Amino acid sequence: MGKIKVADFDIRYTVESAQPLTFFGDIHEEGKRVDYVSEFRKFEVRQHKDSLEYFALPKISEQKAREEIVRRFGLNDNMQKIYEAIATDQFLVESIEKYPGMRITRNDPWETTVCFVMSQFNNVKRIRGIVKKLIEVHGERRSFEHNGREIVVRSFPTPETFANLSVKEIMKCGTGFRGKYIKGIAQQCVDGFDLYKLEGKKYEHIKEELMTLPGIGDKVADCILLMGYEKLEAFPVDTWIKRIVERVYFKGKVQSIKTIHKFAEERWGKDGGYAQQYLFWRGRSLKLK
DNA sequence: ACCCAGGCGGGCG
DNA sequence: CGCCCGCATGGG
Repeated sequence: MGKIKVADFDIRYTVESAQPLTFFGDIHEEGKRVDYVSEFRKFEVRQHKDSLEYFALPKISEQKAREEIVRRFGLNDNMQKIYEAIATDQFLVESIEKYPGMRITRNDPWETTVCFVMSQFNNVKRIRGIVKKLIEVHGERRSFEHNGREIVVRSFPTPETFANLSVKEIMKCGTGFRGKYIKGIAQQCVDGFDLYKLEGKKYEHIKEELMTLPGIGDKVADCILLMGYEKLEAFPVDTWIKRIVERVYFKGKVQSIKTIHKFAEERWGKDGGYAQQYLFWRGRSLKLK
């Protein structure tokens, strides 16, 4: 067990904000605790006001566990600076006031890819159900003992697993038409497309590569860049963001996706990802349509 | 019973 | 290009 002091962090807003941890983590205690599996290890993270308590099973060194938590939850992000940069107007000031401490999480590129391919033309609740079922049915099961109790973990299914399944088999987990995309992407990963080789490359390059994969367009690519490749400048433009930006910054006039990307880049630059996240949740809570 | 959900691919003009 | 349509599925 370890403990970390935190400021400008809210685990609930973070894990409930439709990031990969929302889709495959187990959220407990009204959002104050999240359990998730990474590399066959179960991590349990709980927030008490200004500190974070965490466990890793099977155990790893205190330092390793701490590094995982700090990285995963974006605890090194300087929120005061980021807030200063993205609070360009009243709407964003209110967004930040409403969801203080919401962070961008850092996730595995492959897992992030599957999660956001599942997100297209879908809703959060169902995405969650689908991803959890994929893990439950196709993840590798491992168990170990802790204090005389058996702990079971399941890995996120690998590209190899999906490549060896038929689309029909994948669709049994409720993926719908997205099943063929997962199969296609998995097949390409097995055939040499290396998602991990893209880590550390430039935003534009990664985006171009991701968009060659089936089922990954402009919006999904940006989500993967933001949460799977730590590209905090990524600004995913979905129907909500499009509406919100048009409404708040273009007097309600319809704009192209391209114009919206350009606007976001000029206004928020390298902090676009955080701006997007706050715009999105504020817009949704206001049901801005 | 509808209607919609953090899009994408394909076909058309 | 830009526009429009269909798409699997389950919850409201």
